[in-house]
Amino acid sequence: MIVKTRFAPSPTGNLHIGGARTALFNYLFAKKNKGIFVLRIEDTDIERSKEIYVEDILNGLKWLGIEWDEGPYFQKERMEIYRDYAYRLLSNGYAYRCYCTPEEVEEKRRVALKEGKKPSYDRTCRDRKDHPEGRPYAIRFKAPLSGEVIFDDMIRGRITFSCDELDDLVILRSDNTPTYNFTVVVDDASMGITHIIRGDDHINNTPRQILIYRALDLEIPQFAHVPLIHGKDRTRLSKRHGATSLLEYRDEGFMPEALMNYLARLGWAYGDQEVFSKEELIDKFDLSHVGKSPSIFDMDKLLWLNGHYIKTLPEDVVAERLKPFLAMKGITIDDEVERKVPLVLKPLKERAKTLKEMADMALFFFQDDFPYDIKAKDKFLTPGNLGILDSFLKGFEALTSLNETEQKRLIERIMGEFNKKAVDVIQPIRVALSGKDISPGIFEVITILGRDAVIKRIKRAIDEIRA
RNA sequence: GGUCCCAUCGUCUAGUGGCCUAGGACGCUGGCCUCUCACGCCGGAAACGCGAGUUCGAACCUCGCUGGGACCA
Repeated sequence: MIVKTRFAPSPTGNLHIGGARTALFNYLFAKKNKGIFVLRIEDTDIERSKEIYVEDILNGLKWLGIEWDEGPYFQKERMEIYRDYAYRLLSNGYAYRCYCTPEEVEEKRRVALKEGKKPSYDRTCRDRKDHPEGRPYAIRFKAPLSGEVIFDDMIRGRITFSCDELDDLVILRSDNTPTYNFTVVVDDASMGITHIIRGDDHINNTPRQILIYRALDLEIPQFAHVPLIHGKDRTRLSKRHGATSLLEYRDEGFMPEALMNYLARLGWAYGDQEVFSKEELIDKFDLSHVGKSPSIFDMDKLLWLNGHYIKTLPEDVVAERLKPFLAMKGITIDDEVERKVPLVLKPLKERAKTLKEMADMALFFFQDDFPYDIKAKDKFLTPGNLGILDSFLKGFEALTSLNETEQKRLIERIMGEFNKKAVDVIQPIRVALSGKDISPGIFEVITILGRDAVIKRIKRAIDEIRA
């Protein structure tokens, strides 16, 4: 049997972290088992479904590195299939026409609730024999009146539901539109899905769906309910917890490798291992090591992983991804910038946790007229340091070579001249060259900037002090 | 409120009756390295929700309680 999994989001919102992880687990499980991963868009809710969300979901998955083998299928295009199946159930006696109006149903619900009973549909039309002409009707599923539905969840183990908790749910509304629990079953069955890996918010739907599988005489797939991802307040992740779309992480300078790695390890573990490539995940992923309790999204750990990937991914890959962020900061990507980016990357990849942050740190390499950090300027670009800068400028202009040994010799000479420690000499120079009191090593900075820029910036700093 | 699910450091987790005086990672923290900041390295604090039971022995099995979550209303 060939394994087939699916990710079936509703385009009523962006692809968020939780959805992305569900998609990832389905993808990994399929790939691990040499199976097929299907993408299906559940857009039957025409009111709330939006094309921009479809785009967001597709682009989010692509960016993360999840490719689907089939689809995307759209439920909107499959309406006829659902109606066929609904009438099939009607004709074989597993469903019935319900003529109760929504108002009547609502009223019954209210009464039941008031009497302290369960607010489920009272099955008025279940055994109705007449078929009033011209009156609209919904089609309801005829749920068993007694017994239990039992299934073995691949993550939770055996789960049991008593049938008297299940009412006769509508499968086709009076306006001829199918309902969620019905379309899912029809789609999963007709697409040959063998393993349904989804959020555990669907556990309660599972017994109803199993009953429909049975009524339709379809093979019941394996279920695996993954715990949800919670925010810091331990409730279901939603808009108020920050990023609503996976693509926002891309725009904040996260690497897809980091996000995939993080998402996989959130709720799943493989011994003590923390870092996984996509290939490794496919090789090692398994449902039996997925935890049962909800996990909380931890930005700090994501940042750490992102920093790790910035450090370890091939430099040309990181450089390529950094450029858009530089452009966003107003840097024109010309030949000079192209040449410098790989040089700049070396010292910065040890320091930056995101590409956005790296672009910020890289900015001064590309512009001579950067603004000074106020605190750094007040502290180091002082009249007292004028001598140091002046001496450095003179010495630097006289250098015949820019190699590090020469630079060191110069700094040491100035240290002797003013009887200062290295830090006291270097900090003013650092601020003069970068505008900040924090930067990569001063010799790296000087080497990357080159002779002209260094001279220009030292002169500018001297002018700044004198002004 | 009903149903279902869950429960190890702040967080992600390892752990499936003796290997656990509970391991790793992020974060926090002390130190080393050092021209600043990082990186890296060495160290530290930090958890089995509670109560019964089963057992020679329980983080691991059973029950209850408590707490949390999801769904439905």
